Amino acid sequence: MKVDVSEIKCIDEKTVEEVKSLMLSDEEIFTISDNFKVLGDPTRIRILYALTQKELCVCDLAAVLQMSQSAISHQLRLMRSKKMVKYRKDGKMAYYSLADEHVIKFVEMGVEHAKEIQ
Amino acid sequence: MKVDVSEIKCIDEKTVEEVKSLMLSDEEIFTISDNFKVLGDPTRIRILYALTQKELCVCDLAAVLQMSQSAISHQLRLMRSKKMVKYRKDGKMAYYSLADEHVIKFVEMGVEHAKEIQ
DNA sequence: CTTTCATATGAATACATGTTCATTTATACA
DNA sequence: TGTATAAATGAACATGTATTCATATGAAAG
Repeated sequence: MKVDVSEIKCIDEKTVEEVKSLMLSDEEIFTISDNFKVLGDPTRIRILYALTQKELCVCDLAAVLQMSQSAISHQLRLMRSKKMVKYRKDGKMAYYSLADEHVIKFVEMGVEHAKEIQ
Repeated sequence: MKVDVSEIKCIDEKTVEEVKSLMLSDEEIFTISDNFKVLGDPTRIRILYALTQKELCVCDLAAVLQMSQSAISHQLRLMRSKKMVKYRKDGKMAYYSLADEHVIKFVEMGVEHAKEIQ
């Protein structure tokens, strides 16, 4: 990262210091972008949207999305680690659902916004 | 994509058909995930968050984030194309700001959620 | 115990993407 | 007109990541 601020002449020092002081910590920034990153993939959005309708097992999700069990399972693992989905085991099956209201809200907002901008 | 649904025995046909019929179109899915994808990068979140404070020119943003003018400019271009930021030209300078209330809302929600989960 | 089936997972691959570097465009001003 | 500065852009490179393939785990049924 080559940053030689001294070579830039147009900087409004006061503004920069003011905004800098209001910035979030790196940790907060990473948490925020990491959460959005999970929502930034079509397969994961399809999984999450399907789960807003109903609790589903891995093979049902695979059938709904017409994708391999493995691909779905990998994505579910990622979303489990990011606390976006939870699951319960019933024999051989694993039933997945959305982790909490936040996730529902994010998906709803995404759908709503997409419909508005066409 | 190898999908041989006929080999999977555990599928609940009724559930699958029901959820399938409720699914969004590919276009809607891509629009949604594409929007979230923009928010899924720490640099872009930092830019957007800075812009929630104040309209800023490219070099001020570079100074605030301690990054190169080029890196910032590339990201701004992407966010312009996704209609997340807008800008006005004033001489040599280009002043950027958030495109609309939706963007502010998304950023706010991201921050809020991140603070809640620590 | 063995087989079958649902799910999980590790490694490999193919593709996407963020930053840098070099350069161009456009405006201000001397 | 020529120089300096802010911003934009294209290409290249390095890194990240989604899916596939092969295989492992674990539960149910025979």
